[in-house]
Amino acid sequence: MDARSTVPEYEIDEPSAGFSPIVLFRALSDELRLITLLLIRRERELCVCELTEAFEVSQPKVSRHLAILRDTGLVATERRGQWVYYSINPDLPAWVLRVLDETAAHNEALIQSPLAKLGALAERSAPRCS
Amino acid sequence: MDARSTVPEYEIDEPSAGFSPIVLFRALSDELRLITLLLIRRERELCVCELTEAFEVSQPKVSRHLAILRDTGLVATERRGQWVYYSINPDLPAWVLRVLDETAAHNEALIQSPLAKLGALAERSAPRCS
DNA sequence: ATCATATATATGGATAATCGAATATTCAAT
DNA sequence: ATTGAATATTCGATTATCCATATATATGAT
Repeated sequence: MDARSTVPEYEIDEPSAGFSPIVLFRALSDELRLITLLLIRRERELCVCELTEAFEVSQPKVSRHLAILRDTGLVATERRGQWVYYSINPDLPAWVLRVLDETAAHNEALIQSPLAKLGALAERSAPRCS
Repeated sequence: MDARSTVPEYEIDEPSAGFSPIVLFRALSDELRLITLLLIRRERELCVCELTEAFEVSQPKVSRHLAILRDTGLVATERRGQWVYYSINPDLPAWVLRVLDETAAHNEALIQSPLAKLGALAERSAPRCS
C-alpha cells in the first residue's frame, strides 16, 4: 500500500532541494497566496505592510500566507530595518519559474486590483506604508 | 473587504470557460490527482480499472478524484461499453497545457511506479482490467 | 529603558477536503 | 428479467485548512 502518501504541511525537507509539485500546487491553491506571489513577482519585492495595504486584509493574514510561501521555498526574505522584504526565491527551479510565467501571463486580471492599490511605485525606495 | 473570495469546491461555472488558476492548482494539489492526470496525459487515455490497478487503491477513491478532475475541466470522459475512458480535455487552455508539460517533464519520477504497474501497453485495444 | 511601528506566532473555532465502507447506477450478456 | 462487472455516489468520521483575535518579537527612535 502506498496510501501513506501524506503530503507534508508546507514544510520542505531541504531549503531548495527537490521541489515537489504537490507542495508547489498546494501553495498556489489559495487565492491570496497566488495573488501575493504574482504581485511579488511583478514588483520584484514587496514588504508586508505594502501587501497588507494592497489587499486590505489583516496583517497577520498576510504574514501567515507569506510564511507558507517562504516555507515552500517560493519566496526569499530580506530584512532591511524594520521592514521585511519578500522576493521570488532566486534558486527556484526553472520549470517552476515557467509555471509562474504562464500563470502570470494568462491571468493578469488577478493582480489588477491590488496592483492599482499599490500605485505606480516602481521607483520607490522606501515602503509606502501608512 | 474582499474576504468573500471563497474558492468554490471543484465546481466550475461554465464547462470550459475561464480557467481559474486557483481551481486548477487546487485540483493539482492532491498527489493522487496529480499523478492520475500525468498518467492519463502520458497514456493518452485510461479507464478507471486501469488506474485502480496502477495505484493499488480502492476503486471509489480513484473514481472520486477523477470526478474532481472532470468537474475542474481537466479531463474529458468517454464511455465505451462498460468502461469509461478518461483523457486530457482537448479544450484545455494552452497555458494550462504548458503548465502540465513543465510539470510532467521535470517530475517523471512521479508516475514511474504506477506506469510500471500498468505495463508496456501502448498498443492495447482493450483495458487490462483483472 | 520606553515607546511606536513592523512583523511573526499562538489559540480556538469554523469550514472544507479526504477517506473507508457501504450502496447505487450503468452496461453487457445470458 | 437476472446476473456480474465497471463505475459512481452517499455516508459518517477524521483530518487539514483557514480565519479572527490576541499576543509576542524585533527594530528604530527618543
